Amino acid sequence: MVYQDKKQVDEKDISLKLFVVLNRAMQSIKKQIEEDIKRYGLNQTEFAVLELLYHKGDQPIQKIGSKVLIASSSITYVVDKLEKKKLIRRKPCPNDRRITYAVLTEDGKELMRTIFPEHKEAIHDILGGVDIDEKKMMIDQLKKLGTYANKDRS
Amino acid sequence: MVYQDKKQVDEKDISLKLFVVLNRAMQSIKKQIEEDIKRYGLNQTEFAVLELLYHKGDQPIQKIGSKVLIASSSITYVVDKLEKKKLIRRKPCPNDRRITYAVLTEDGKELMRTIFPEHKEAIHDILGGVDIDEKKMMIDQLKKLGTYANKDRS
DNA sequence: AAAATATATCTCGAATTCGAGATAATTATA
DNA sequence: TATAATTATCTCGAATTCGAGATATATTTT
Repeated sequence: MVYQDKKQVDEKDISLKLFVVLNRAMQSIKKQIEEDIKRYGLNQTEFAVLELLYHKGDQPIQKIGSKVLIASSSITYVVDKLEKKKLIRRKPCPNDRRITYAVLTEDGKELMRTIFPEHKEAIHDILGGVDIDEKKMMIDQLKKLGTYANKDRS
Repeated sequence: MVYQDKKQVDEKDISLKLFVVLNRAMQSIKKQIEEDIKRYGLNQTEFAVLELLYHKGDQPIQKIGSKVLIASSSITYVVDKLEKKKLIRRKPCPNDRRITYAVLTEDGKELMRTIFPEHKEAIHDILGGVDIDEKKMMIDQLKKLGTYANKDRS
């Protein structure tokens, strides 16, 4: 192929542009949200773990990894930190001795009851750049993007 | 306020959902792109720096930081790595002795000439989950989101 | 039942990023 | 001009994340 169809080239430029803009937007948003969470003495990963336990109840440590999307070695690290802060504790599974559950302590629950609504409010504020219909549209499109990206394209 | 307007609550849920979906999609996409770049023995930050120099020419090290969105200490680290790989070199600025330019070496240029088109193709493939019109729409919306997120909301 | 395979968690070292602060050079102010 | 403030880069130590591999337990296969 000596030359590429003009339209093809344009489309690739659009894709590249989308990636760049996605990156930028994400970084801005994450930075703001990180800022909010820092007020509670937590980082995003720690918060995500607490949020998971708060909404879904006790979880095997390994499940946490797949939901929060981090490597198993990283979970050990985060769970250690949260345990030191007395926000969660480890509880062995009686049926399967390989498994350890992460469980919110009373302190952890209390903290989440307080900060989760505030956090939700903060996210809503930070994402105020588009209206609700646009958000719904973006959710659909982002789901498609994410699902497709995970597919094997080789 | 004893209760919150139902609509308000829903809207906050949508915002939260958008954030979650955005995170997920981004992580999937980044992972795939990282994978592609790894084939060239680079990571995303290194690639971003090379790309910047390739498209915008020599840059003061500090400018690189603001474009690629990393801290000054991190740039020093990345520039060191790329210099060791002989893909860029440091060049002092004659007018302002505080400034050091990062400059693509011939090897660096050659590499980018080869891999940039491939990389662009890969991104296009990875982002195949939505069509071009949806991409254009997302670009606009993401720009709005990003700009707004950067605003001071305190 | 023994052997092989799979699963859950953890340890370790490496890579990457950050923030605080040091240093040197430049620009603005008194 | 001397002083103060700003700017560009770098150093250092800490935080976070990862992947490879270790260990213990459970499940599947022979």
